[in-house]
Amino acid sequence: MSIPPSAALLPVAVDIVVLTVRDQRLCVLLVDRGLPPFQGRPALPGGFVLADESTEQAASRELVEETGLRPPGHLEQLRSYGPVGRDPRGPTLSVAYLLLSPSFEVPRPGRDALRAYWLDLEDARQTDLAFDHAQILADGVERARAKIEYSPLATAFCPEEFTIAELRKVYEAVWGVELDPRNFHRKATRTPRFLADTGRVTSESAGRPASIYRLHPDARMAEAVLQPPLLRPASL
Amino acid sequence: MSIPPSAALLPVAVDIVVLTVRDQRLCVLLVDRGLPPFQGRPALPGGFVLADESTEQAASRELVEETGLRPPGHLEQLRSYGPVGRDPRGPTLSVAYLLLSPSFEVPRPGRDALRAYWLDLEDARQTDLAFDHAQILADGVERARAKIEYSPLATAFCPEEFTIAELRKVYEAVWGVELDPRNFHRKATRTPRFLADTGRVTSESAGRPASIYRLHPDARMAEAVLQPPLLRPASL
DNA sequence: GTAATAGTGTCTTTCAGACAATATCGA
DNA sequence: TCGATATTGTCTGAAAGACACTATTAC
Repeated sequence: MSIPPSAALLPVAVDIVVLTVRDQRLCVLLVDRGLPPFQGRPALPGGFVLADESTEQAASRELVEETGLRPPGHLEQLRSYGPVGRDPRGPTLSVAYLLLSPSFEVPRPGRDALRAYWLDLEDARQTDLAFDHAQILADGVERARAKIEYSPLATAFCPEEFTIAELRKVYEAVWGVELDPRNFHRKATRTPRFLADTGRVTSESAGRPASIYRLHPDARMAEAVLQPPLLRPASL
Repeated sequence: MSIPPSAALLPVAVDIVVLTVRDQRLCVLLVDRGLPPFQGRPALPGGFVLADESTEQAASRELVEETGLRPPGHLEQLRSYGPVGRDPRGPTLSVAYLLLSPSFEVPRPGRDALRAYWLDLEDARQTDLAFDHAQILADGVERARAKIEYSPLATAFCPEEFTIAELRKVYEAVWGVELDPRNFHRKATRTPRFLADTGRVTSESAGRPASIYRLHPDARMAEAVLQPPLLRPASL
């Protein structure tokens, strides 16, 4: 009972698509590579899985090592890429993860990374990313766009407590659309098991104070619970 | 420029969830394993990726070798599993694929497989599958259930040409519900770019002959195009 | 008071679901 | 003719989108 010798032994990498919303724009966490291949080129944070390590552990470890960010949100596997033709060093399988994060944290470059920074998604799409990271990024963004429709995952971009307007701006940034504040308010607050009203209100706002909400205690981040969902406008 | 020596070198497996609809029931393709580990136990078809081979190629190859079925439908990656704690031989990463197939083909066991057979999903869920294949199967079924809502993928279970009633029975089998034939007919035929009427009708039916449809030429199997989608009843 | 933002109500259209009614076959 | 299945139509309720309107703050 052993693994057949014909089986290929492959290095396994993890790459993490970390998204956040800053200044009402969707941004991705990138690093400039300190080592070849693609030295100096921007890339998704990531690295190789070590012996006796899970891919989730590798993703968390690499994220801390390269960017100083400790995954605060929900880490979700996207899919795997490769192993053929994606790394000039030879066949490598990459397992990609998606992390949606509030934007408190300022990345600081660590080991193997010259720089670590948030980049506007529009700019990132113009950038020539290392490896097949442009494809991985596109898949991650599409997953995030689809998932906030029918899961409470949009709250992962917000701090613990937030207003309906803040939540709406998350949806607007991720989908790249403008939403009617009045209709959004109705849908968000009337969707069962999505939001919980703290009973408190904001103070520093320009107009009428907004009620402060948090994620409903019955909402489980990962699963699909929004019924009815908050659907993207058909224009997308 | 070389892969760091600390990187683990892992055997990479592929496992394929092949689903079909037989006798109005959702069935999965299983093999009884001819070799340890889990010798004699039912499992998803699959095997190890060889050198210089893509995981898609490995999936197709293993499917033919173990079951004699040549993928006719749409092969789609589910996600990866492992590498920790899923194979008694040691760390192994598995990339799982989903294939939706019409049920023409009769599997015949080949290399490493004692038997290859379609098993009713309900029975498969009672079965003690090898490795983590119960989880992979559950994920594959859930992906199929979700995907036929907003993609034309349900037609992958049908022959080239089919009637609305046949398509409805696919939805009923995959979702495990009964659908109103009249409402389903209206939704299926009025969804743009989903079905194309061949202009011909069935002859051997019991009642009024049914129009024969095929997938609309503009429909791309993989992408989400059904607008509006064919939603699952809320009871699910 | 005005400007600004929060939140509610109302109307129209679309669509899902229930189900009546009609159409077209075999026997 | 009847039984069976296909297909169309009609009604009702839910919800989305547009948007008038009210509420509550800072100034």
